[in-house]
Amino acid sequence: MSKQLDVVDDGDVGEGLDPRQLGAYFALSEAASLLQHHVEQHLRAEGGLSYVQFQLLARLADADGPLTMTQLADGVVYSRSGLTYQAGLLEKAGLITRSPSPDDERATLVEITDAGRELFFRILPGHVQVVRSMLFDPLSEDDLEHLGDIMVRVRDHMRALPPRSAAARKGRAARSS
Amino acid sequence: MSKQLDVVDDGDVGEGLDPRQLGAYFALSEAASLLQHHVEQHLRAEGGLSYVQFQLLARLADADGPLTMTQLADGVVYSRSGLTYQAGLLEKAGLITRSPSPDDERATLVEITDAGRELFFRILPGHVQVVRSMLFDPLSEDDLEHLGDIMVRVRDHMRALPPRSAAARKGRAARSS
DNA sequence: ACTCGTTGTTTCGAGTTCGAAGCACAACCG
DNA sequence: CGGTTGTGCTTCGAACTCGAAACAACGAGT
Repeated sequence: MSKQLDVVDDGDVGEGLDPRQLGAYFALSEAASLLQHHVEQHLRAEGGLSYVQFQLLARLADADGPLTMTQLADGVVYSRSGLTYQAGLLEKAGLITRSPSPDDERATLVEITDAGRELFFRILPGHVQVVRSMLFDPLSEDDLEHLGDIMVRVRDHMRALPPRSAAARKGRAARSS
Repeated sequence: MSKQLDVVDDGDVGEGLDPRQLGAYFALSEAASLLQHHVEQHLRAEGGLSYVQFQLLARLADADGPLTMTQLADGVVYSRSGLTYQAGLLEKAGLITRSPSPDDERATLVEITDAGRELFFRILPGHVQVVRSMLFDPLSEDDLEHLGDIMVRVRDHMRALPPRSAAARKGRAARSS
């Protein structure tokens, strides 16, 4: 899988990825994809939840109180409308509640129900087991240390870099005050 | 993001993920997700391709001759029907051709066209640039070494573990009708 | 208080994914 | 040979995602 992809031989750009970078990139992509796919299968079979729904429940279970839609969406989904859809499903299933915020009439506060919490903690062990057996099984203590360190740095770098997709709502260029 | 998720206190299983594992898991997930999302945005803007389509072209450009649908799908998409759909789009765009195999009447051979190759190599540098700036920028030589080594091991482990989704077609409930 | 730009959320349409069912050919076995 | 099983691909329907546009409420400036 790397005959000509590793070298950009135009002599002009010279910006190709060297074979080690290529290998790391492909391996990372595929591993993440495999992991996600298997986790998804498991969650669906175990609790009838999609990965996204599970993540949302996790956030809500971990939070002290209710969260707004925007807070909840952050990092899980890349569009607000996607969250609206999923929240609708979760609400219909009785796992969360949505209610208008008293402070801000626009905001919707989302809170996990007892049923939601119960479901979440029921399937959590299995989820953890899947992650452990797929991801951490072949790793040593040292590997784990390195991986965590590296991925945290990469993630923070990525978070910082770009205006997330929700950048500008208008095509307006802001002017300095 | 880790108040009770890191400990499963049932006392029975005792199989929770410790905080470092949790951190590595979350960071990996989010980083992969961010990377994929940005790559996708770039590819769409640059060449009107989805990530999947780009991967398919990459495989075909890297291969010597034509590939069957099954060979092509492997590792890119988790369902055959998904590939049929994308191959249809790519064919309609004139980037690939599909033709029946002479050896096996059932098989469809997929081959990249000159236009497809040209498009691929036109957007490749930009793609590489995105990956470089998002993923490899914050990494040292040492990090790269570790990451590549770790991810390759993890990926191979994951590949080996389970019967991929295309497992058993059987469903021995062969019934009349 | 009024206006105008901003922000939080939802609605809508288009595109993409998967799994199950179906079709046609291949391969194996008596 | 003829039948049964297996394989490669496609069709179909359901579910999910995103982005653009719509809406309503907030808030700053006047």
